[in-house]
Amino acid sequence: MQLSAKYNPAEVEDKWYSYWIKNRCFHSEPDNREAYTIVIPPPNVTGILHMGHVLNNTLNDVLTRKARMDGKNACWVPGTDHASIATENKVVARLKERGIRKEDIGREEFLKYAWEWKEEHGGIILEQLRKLGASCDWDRTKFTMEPALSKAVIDTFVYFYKKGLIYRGVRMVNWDPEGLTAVSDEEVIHRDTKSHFYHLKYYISDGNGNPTDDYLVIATTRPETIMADAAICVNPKDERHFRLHGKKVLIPLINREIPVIEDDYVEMDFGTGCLKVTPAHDAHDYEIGLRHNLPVMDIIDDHGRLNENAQILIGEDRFVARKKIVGMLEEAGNLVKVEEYVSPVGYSERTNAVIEPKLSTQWFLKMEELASKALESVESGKVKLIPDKYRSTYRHWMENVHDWCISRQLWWGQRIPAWYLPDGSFVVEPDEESALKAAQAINPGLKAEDLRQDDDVLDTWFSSWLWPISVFDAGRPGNPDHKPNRDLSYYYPTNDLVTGPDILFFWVARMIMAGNEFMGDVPFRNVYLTGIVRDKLGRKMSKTLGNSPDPLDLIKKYGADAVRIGMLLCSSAGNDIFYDESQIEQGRNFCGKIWNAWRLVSGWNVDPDAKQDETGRVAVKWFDNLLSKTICEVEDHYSKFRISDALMAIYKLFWDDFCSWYLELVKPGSGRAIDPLTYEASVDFFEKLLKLIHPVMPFITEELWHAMGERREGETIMFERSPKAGPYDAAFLSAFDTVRGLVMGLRSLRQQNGVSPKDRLDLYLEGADSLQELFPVLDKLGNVQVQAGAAEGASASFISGTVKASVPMGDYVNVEEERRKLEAELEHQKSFLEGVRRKLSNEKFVSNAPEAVVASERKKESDALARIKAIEESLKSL
RNA sequence: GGAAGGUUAGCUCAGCUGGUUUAGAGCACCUGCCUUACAAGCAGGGGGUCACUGGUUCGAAUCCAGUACCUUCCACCA
Repeated sequence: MQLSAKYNPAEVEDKWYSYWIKNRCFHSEPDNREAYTIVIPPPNVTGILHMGHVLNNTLNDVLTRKARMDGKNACWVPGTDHASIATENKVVARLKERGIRKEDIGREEFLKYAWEWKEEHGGIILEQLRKLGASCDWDRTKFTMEPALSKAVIDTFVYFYKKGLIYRGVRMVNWDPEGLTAVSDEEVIHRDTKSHFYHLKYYISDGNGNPTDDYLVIATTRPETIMADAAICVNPKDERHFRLHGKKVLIPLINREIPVIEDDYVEMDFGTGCLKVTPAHDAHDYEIGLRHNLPVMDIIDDHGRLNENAQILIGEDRFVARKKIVGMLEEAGNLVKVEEYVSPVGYSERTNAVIEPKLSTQWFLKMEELASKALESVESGKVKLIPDKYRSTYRHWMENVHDWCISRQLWWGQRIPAWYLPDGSFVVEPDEESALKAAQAINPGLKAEDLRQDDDVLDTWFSSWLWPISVFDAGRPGNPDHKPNRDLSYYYPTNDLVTGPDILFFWVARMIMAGNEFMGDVPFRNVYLTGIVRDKLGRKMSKTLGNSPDPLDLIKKYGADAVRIGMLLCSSAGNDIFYDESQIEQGRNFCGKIWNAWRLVSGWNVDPDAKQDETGRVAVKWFDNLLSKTICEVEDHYSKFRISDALMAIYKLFWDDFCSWYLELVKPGSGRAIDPLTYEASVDFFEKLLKLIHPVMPFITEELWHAMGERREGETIMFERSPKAGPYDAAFLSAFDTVRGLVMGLRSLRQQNGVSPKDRLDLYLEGADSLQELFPVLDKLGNVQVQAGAAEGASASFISGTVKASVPMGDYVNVEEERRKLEAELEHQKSFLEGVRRKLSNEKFVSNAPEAVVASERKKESDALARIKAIEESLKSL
């Protein structure tokens, strides 16, 4: 088959992806082979592919394809995450464009829009993954909010509630008074904001609600909240305030009496050392309030206006109230001073309104027990983190875990299965029907319309933590008695998980918890944590910065294989990736190299009667050994998840060894034919190389594998076995390296002395008896006639390994420089030898160290000796 | 503020048990080549006192301590 002069990825990629789909090459069913399973970190259903996805999914695909070629039953389960916050935001924004507010249309109508959006946009990112070459089992595509998976989430909630791990509690939420909604911590942007620090006098009460002459001073940025104060707090060790202990003070303007309390939380050297405690409007104050049993008074309504609890300035906006109350305080003589002050203030990402901390009732899951088991899973090595530096981070988090707030004030998501009775009590049941029954058990007269379901939905992570279980058998989570179906028992636990370290806690840790709880086993064995993809300037790729290239454009421009290589080249585990388009260019160039190499080999004429010459025989022997050795290295890299090292080893084998040395050695001169033995060996090497490359570059390898020979419909390189390493002759390989060093030394000498590579030279070798077999290599690639003994007259000489070579070079040689170099090396060798000998004469070392280590030291000793001898002889002959 | 990690060539990174790596790779750079597979290429070359300071050792990029800077995660100071 004739190849086009240039590789055209676009054509090839579409062709083979359709071919793989048509032949259901990615599909997996349980059978009697060993399973290799990966579940995709489900991308947001509304998301579009960015460079982070490319990195992540390329790694997943490499691992999957490698396992498949190792003969395992590989199954990579794809799917998407409903991503409640992100998706709801998008739908809200879209409705806003049409002038619709979600509150106006109500929950049901809104959800219709949301599902519409999902149907329209939900498949995009999966479609994009296909362009990358992802070998996912698309028949198994799942969505975290599809009915079965949603039911699993609800069952899980009921399960934990009945187990006593889910409870209702009060928590500060970030309230957006403009959007009239609570927003998550991630949606709050902290910005340093100029404000004022108001120092206010609080007079000490005489005990009957009347002020005395004594007062204390507090510093606050929010004077409009003083009416909600529940106490003044000082540090118990603060001598300045000992006189206040047990006293009561009066809130300015409204003269309400509040106690002075003591708590370590107050820093003595910040502000005045007196803190006003306002439990309803500050998260820390709320905590202090709990510790000291303080009443909670809420004086700000949902729109950010003061309510009647405030007694004054009722109905005023919080910022207007702030201005007004400062005037009032000044007039009343309570304002001591005002300082300029810069402090971080939270703003809503959506509306840019200043966030108002607001108390609300939320649902929580107790984490202590789940976390300690999940910690044990990693500590014991049942789950390996790669790189393992994350173990300590993981431990720290698991040991300091707080209860998980699982309710979200949103509509897009699984609605909390709690139903409130008219009296305010509630029941938790998987559905409305059983909720009614449960409610009637409390109050037999109740009807369905008396019940009101909780308005909140569950945190998205509360569904994604079930992912490795629910994609196979959604009936299991929440129902430990449910017998796992065939898929779940075959594919669980999965093997590897590839994801970013930023969600180690949010997602990975929680999956381990769910796995332990519902399966009695961890969900995966290895967690490969990638780095974060950054641009050249080290900034995170983000949409707002606009510094993220569109991966699809890159695929169009360079081809999917090139993009995959580009990402892998610079991605050692756990290190951030500095994205640079030149790496993708490198990938594209590699495609070109592979393509052209096959163009060369496929263009050879074979002469059936030709005999293999010595050069061909030696070349084949060498590459066969090298291939085995490199396969061993590559396998070792894969086993340690050093994917970029594995790739680099393959890259160099193909480019530097196969193309630059092997093919150059065996290629017939122009107009000549090649012998059958060498030809067959070359084609065989090429096929093995393609198989080695396939996991990282699926498209071009499939194309060339088909170009190499007749294939039946449905045959694919991805079902071929990875090439296996045979035994290899290390001594022969090292001899070849010596010869290679000689050839390179020759080339260098020629270049420096202006001698053309075409001029044939005599090469004098000393100590080269063992290299005789490889002389044809020197002949062909060095263009020299090999002679024994020393060169006469002026010669340039050099050492490669223990072999000394010299070439007649006329007047060009700089003997002095040569001597200096050799003397320096001699000195180094001698001192090294001394050290090695000292070590070997140490009895403790010889008897305690492993045998292999001692052997390698002995080899070092003999090598150094030989080298010293060679150098000394060179020096003599100079 | 708490925790973890990092600092090696212009850039991105290897360097696993301290020594044959008197510091390696890829890219970029310089020089010479359109040599019929490949200029997206070939051949050759230059470039680093391994952040800094001390310590352990015959020997340190590698182990220990301190300093500086950077990154991430957590908590964010009334």
